[in-house]
Parts: sequence; C-alpha cells; structure tokens
Amino acid sequence: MNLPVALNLVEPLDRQTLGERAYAKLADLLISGRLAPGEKLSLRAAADVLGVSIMPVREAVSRLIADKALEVTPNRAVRVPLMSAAQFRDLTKVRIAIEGHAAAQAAEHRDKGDLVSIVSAEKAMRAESEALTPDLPRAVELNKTFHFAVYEAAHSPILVEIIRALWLKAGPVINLDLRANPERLAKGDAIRFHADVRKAIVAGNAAAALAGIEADISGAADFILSRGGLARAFSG
Amino acid sequence: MNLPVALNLVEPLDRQTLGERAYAKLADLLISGRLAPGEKLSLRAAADVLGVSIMPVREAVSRLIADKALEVTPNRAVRVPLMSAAQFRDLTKVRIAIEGHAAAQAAEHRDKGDLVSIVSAEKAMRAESEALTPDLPRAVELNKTFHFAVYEAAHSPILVEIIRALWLKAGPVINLDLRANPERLAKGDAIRFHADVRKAIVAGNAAAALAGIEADISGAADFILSRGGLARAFSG
DNA sequence: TGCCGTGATCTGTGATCACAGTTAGAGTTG
DNA sequence: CAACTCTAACTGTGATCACAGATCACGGCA
Repeated sequence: MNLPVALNLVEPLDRQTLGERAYAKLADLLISGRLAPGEKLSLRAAADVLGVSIMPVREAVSRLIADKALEVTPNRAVRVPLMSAAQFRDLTKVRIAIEGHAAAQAAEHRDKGDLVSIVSAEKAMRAESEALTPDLPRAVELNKTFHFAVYEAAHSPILVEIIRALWLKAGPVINLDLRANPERLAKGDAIRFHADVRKAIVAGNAAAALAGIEADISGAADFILSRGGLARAFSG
Repeated sequence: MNLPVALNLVEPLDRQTLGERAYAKLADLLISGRLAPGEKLSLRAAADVLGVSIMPVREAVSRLIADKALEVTPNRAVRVPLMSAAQFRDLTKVRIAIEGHAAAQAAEHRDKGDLVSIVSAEKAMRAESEALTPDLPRAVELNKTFHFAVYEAAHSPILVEIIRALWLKAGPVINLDLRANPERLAKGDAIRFHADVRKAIVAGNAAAALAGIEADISGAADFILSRGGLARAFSG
C-alpha cells in the first residue's frame, strides 16, 4: 500500500442506494405526519413522484411494512395503518416505558457534547413555539430534534433505533393531529415539559428526566384521545 | 347478503406471500443461531435453496437488514453482523430493560390462559434440559417458547414485536454459543431462573419477575463475554 | 328503479434480464 | 518459487415484463 498521503484524507463517498433514499423520504413523511392514517400509497405512483422505478420503492415500503409503519390490507393495498384507541394506548404505554428509560439513561451518561445539543435543541423549539406565527412543520421537526438529542445522550444505538421505529408508528397520529390543532402547541405544555427534561438531564437527575418525558408523551396522547380522532379509525 | 350458512364456517385462507415465508425461514435460522456472526449469505444461493427466485429473498433480506439482523458490507456482501463486546453489552442492557419490563407487566396483567402456557413451557424446557442427552436445537426452541409465553402475557403486541427484533440480533451470538458449549445448559442456571420467573408471574409479583428475567439474560451474557468469543469479531 | 354480471384498469407479487463492481483463481512473468 | 496480472464468475441493485387478484364504473336484465 504505497499511496500519496493526500488520499488518506478522502472519505469513502456514501453510496446510498436508491432504496435507502426512498426509505428515508417515506419515513420522513410518516414521522412528520404528512401521511395520514388510512391514506393509501401506490407503489407505482410513489415511484413516479420519486423519479425512480418501482424497485427502490418496493424495498422501502417492504421495510416500512416490517416496521409496521405501513400495512398491506387483505385487498393488496398499501396504506398507513389505522390505529384504534386501544392500540394507541398500548403504543403510548410502550413509548413511556422505553423513551422514559432512555431519558433516565441520558441523565446518567450524558457528556458535554450531549448537553450542548440538548440545550440548543430545547431553546430552538421554545423560540419557534412562542413565535407570533409558529411554523408548524418546523415545530414538529424541532420537537423531534429535541427528543432525539435526549435519547442520543443515553449512548445506546440500539435503544435509539427502537425509539425511531416507535416514532414511525406514532408520527402519523400525533403530528397529523398537531397540524390540524395547533392550540396544544400554543398552550405550551410541551415547552414546559421539555424544560423540565432539560433541567433534569443537566442536573443528572434520572428520575426527573423520566418523569418529564412521561408527562410530555402522556400529555400529547391524552390530548389526542380526548379529541376522539381515533374513533373514526374503525370506520375505515 | 344471503349466503348458505355453511359458508359462514370457512375462514379466509391465509395467503402468505413467498417473501413472508422466506423471511420467517431466515429469521428462524438467525434466532436459533444456525447462522453464525460473520457468515455470508448470497441472495441467489438462498433463493436456490428455498426453491424460489431471488425476489422473495430480496424482500426478506431487506427486512432483516432494516432490523439490523443482517448487514450489507461496503463491498456489497450480505452477512450476519459481527458484534463487538461493547455492542453486545449494549444489546444486553437494552434487553434487560425491555424484557424485564415486559415480564413485570406480565406479572400484573396475566390471565388464566397465559399462566397455562407459561407453566407448560417452563415444564417442557426443564424436562428437555434435564434429560440424559438433551437435544440442543430443541432446547433452544423451548427456551424461546418460554420467554415469549411470558412476554405475550404482558398483552402488548408492540412490546412483543420489539423483543422479537432484539432476539433476532442476539440469537446468532447466544444460541450459536449454546450449541458449541452445552455445559451452561447442563449447569441449570437458566432452568432455575425460569422457575423463579414462573413463580413470580403466578404470584403476580412484578419486581421478582423482572429480577428473574434480568438474572437469566445477564447470566447468559456474562457466560458469552467470559468465553471471549466476541473478541474475534474485530478481526473480520 | 334496483341488482348483478362484465370488462378495463388499477393493485402488489414474482421472475427475468442488465449492469457495475468485487472477488478469487488460474496463468504468466520475474 | 513467489508475486503479479488478468479474466471469469460471482455480488447486490435497478429496470422491465408478466400475472393473478381487486376495484369500480358501465350496461343490461328483472
């Protein structure tokens, strides 16, 4: 191996397959709630929009189906799963258990870099949601950024991956609702809980971090359930 | 809808796609440790063995890659991921947190049917591992049956699905090792912890159930780590 | 007017082909 | 005899074609 030293600097360019890019695109649509529960998704139509053949879309969709972020109906149609209130409650319970655990771990294992990204993410989201005319899609994105800044601080790649899969399921329900009803954002519950979580993690208080995440998740879930938006899930 | 009553008895025949069957087959190979870490897997070869074209295999493999139960190397080869000791420790910690939580939930929410399947699964595994010449593949299968009988008793489909994904990652490491070193099975640690878990769940004691699962998982993990079988993971 | 067959058009699934990149081994050269 | 080169056989990825089944609207029968 006799190479010019300059070549040691080049990093292998990331050859992302089209399938991966299609997956990232669709996953983003789901997590941010731009694909509503019950909405159908045609492979060929999606391939058309993305400007590729249906092969990469097939791979992406089959992965999302494996994650249960999409489902194929008995009639061979791919759609965003409809969620009953019971299923949503189960999902919420699991999210509280796992994301709460991750927040507690974060409080114990965070390093200086974690604190920087958590603090700045919390500040960015508060600024956006207290603005006169909040940009909802941006607020949704910043909410995600804050939460994952926390979870990353647990330093457990496997845990983060599991939570990402949970958000894939919860995103269509929660963020679609947030888009339709921005009043909860204005009410500022989430902002308050986020501040609690930030303080707890800075202080290294695992129990408080867990409690803050639990309050944030169950607050949003109660809001959704109280609106009864899931009832119509049965009709489809 | 005026149908002959006899037609009310027919249940919709389950049209499993070839891709699903291929996935189930490969997942079973992984979970039972018959595919060793580092082992390569050719799409065409697998398709040949399964007697189908590569398309169903592609779908199955892409799902397993999404689960991180398989990985594709930079050189475009699919293989069972090698796991460093640090990764294995992370996986073990997450398994203890989540499977322990599931066991605690099981102790609180189990119904009569759950108790029946848990007790019989525990009995079956004890019988097999105390036999004069234990059938290792069968013991591995019975171990899985017992654990999932417990987790199912939590009545949380989402939780069970997450644990299944964790087993997909842990299977190749743990069960491959068990096949190579049956002495741990003979030692009877697992059997003892299983009995603890069974008693705790029957008694509705969540804390004890959690402790039993934790002991079972960390016992097996310590055994693997002590053997240093993961060190060579770096060489590949 | 109400119902049922029917065909065009959509769906996902599977097979096959094409391609670029990698690997391994045979053959050659020093 | 060792090392290098080149080729042939592989790898996964993507596109295209073929097909069975589902949907829906149109038209004819009762």
